[in-house]
Amino acid sequence: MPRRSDLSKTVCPVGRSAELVGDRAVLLILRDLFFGIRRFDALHVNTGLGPQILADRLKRLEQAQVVERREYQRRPARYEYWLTDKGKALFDVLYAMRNWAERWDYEPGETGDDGPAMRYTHRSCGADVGFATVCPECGETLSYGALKGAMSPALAVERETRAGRS
Amino acid sequence: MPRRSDLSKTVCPVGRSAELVGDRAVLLILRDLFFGIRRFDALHVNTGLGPQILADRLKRLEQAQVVERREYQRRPARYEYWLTDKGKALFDVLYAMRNWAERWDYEPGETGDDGPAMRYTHRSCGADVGFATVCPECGETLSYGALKGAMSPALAVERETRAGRS
DNA sequence: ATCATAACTATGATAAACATAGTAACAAGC
DNA sequence: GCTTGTTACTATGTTTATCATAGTTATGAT
Repeated sequence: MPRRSDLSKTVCPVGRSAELVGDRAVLLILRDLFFGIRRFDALHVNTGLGPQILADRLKRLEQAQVVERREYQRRPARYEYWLTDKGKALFDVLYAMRNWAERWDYEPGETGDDGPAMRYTHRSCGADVGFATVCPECGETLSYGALKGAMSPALAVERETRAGRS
Repeated sequence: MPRRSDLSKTVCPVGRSAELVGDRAVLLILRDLFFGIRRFDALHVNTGLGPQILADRLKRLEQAQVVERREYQRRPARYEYWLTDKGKALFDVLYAMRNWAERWDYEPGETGDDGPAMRYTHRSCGADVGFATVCPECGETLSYGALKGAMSPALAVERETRAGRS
């Protein structure tokens, strides 16, 4: 009984990343890792995923060397999930997704028109980068570490609400 | 019996796009649409998806206004699937996925080191853009229409093989 | 001894995916 | 007018995945 074709070793680079990133749960986990969340329960609450898929996907991400499981406490042993450099490089994918949704996927006035749900500024020069991939002020190429994100009020409320009714 | 939470109306832009793009089949279809493939059977062969998921995902993409179903022939009625502007804008996401995989997801020497599986050149100035999002020669912002892709020999063979044993 | 915390694992029901086969609407050749 | 071919799907049954809920393990605090 042949299982579904595995694309993780295909020549096509889109096929390869699709095998990892073509999964709703993985994307939600990555999003929250980029927000700085690192612990199982916090990921559970913020992603809204059940503990089983969450555990499964974290294993998958660890195996792909996108996250690293770090013991932050012994007795009892407790772990955090940290993005590796390979993981941090996936920011560009999430950033492209964010750009696309902000520009194409909201009805006019849907969120009260208080601007984009996430705003990013360039840490080193302070410029609001909009949807750019290169800083409009200083011309530097933008990556995860170079950017500082800020949530709109509506987004902050949505995330608070989820965390609240934990 | 509550179904899985629907993120298509969440405030978070990554959640929204994850609802569409967080799906392996959708990504494979988009990839092939960006290659210029437009017909059901050709998509079936090139994506390797079964006719049922393919039909389902094309409906989903049409509903999201990412693709447009166009009748290209009456008697019998036959249809093609074309990317809309909203669909073409998703190129940035696939391009980021390609960049990530090319840089991080191949073992050294895995594909015979004949360079990246896809090479892109800027149509208007001819420059090889590498993994850039802004043309390294002329500084223009790169989007789907501005780029011309070329497959490596290995990738061309892989795609030929799939199409061959249709 | 009981309660609380963090990180999971187990279980049973529902839903999705996959391979394979079949249908519909024609056109073209014999 | 009967068969073959083409394109675009739909139907069926089995395997696999997901979801909600509950339970487990290890430990420190009360």
